[in-house]
Amino acid sequence: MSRVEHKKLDEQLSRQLSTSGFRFTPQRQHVYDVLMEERDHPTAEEVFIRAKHEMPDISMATVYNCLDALVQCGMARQVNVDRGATRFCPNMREHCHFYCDSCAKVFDIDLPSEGPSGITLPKGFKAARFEIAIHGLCAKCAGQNK
Amino acid sequence: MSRVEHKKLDEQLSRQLSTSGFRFTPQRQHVYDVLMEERDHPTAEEVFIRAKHEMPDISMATVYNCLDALVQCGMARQVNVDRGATRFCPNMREHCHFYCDSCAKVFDIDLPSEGPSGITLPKGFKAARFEIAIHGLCAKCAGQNK
DNA sequence: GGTTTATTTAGAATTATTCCAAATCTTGAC
DNA sequence: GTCAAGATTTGGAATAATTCTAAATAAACC
Repeated sequence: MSRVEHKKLDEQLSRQLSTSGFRFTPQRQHVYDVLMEERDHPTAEEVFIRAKHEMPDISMATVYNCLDALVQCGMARQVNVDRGATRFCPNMREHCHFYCDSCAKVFDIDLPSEGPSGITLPKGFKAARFEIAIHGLCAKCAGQNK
Repeated sequence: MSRVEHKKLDEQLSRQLSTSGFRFTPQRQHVYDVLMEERDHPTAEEVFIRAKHEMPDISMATVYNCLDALVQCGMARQVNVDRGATRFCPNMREHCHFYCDSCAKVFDIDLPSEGPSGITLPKGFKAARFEIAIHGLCAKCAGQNK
């Protein structure tokens, strides 16, 4: 990522955080950077390990706090696909997740722009967002199990 | 549930279990009954508490084992909507879940028969099933927060 | 600069789930 | 029916994931 792009992201992060009543701190910035560096789906533990490289004194509690703040201010998504640890995803484009039941990897899958259609909620229910998770085998695992 | 209906369900359960290579045990039967009694979305812990009423010696490990067997043989679904404990759902009709962000209750929402359309998986990926979770406020909580 | 409030920190506590080894049950072969 | 093999159950220990706590630090505001 270029320096300019990087700065742009930081500004967006700062804006989003303060809009939701959070402060823009070095830790939150760093956790966000770490998430953006590899656009995969790390657990809080994995984020912690990666974050420590550049910021050795950061604590696990802070990582959870930062991730929560990022999720709440709309800069990251929280992904729950199985019984294991919650994963975090910095991809805010409209997309859903493919979970490989064999290797447990999570993949982003683009979604046609409109939400799921034809679903009728009970009266009074207010939907804020939706999550689609597809389970199955990724290309690699599907190939091996043949 | 009438005695006849009950027997029918047991037979179906027995069949499904053995098809997947599992044995039909009193514990599995009871855990299934407990799930069917209140068609809500209990955690393993809640299932354990309910199961103990009629079967006081059942252990937590067995409850996990039974729930896993039920999920694997297609008699229950595993529901992961948030960071909390996994929930279990005996409703095998085509449906998705509404998760109330305020009271944390889970509701079943009927789904139009066809799966999510217009999603293109990468080459080689094999989808087995999909889960849709809608987040928002249930009628009760939406009313209060007004 | 001082006050207020949010954030960070380390570690303890809690919650959720899995693992283990011994006892028990099921099943199928004889 | 009896026996061996394998699956299941059990209680408890172990692990993993997350939250809580209280003190120290940092940011925002006047």
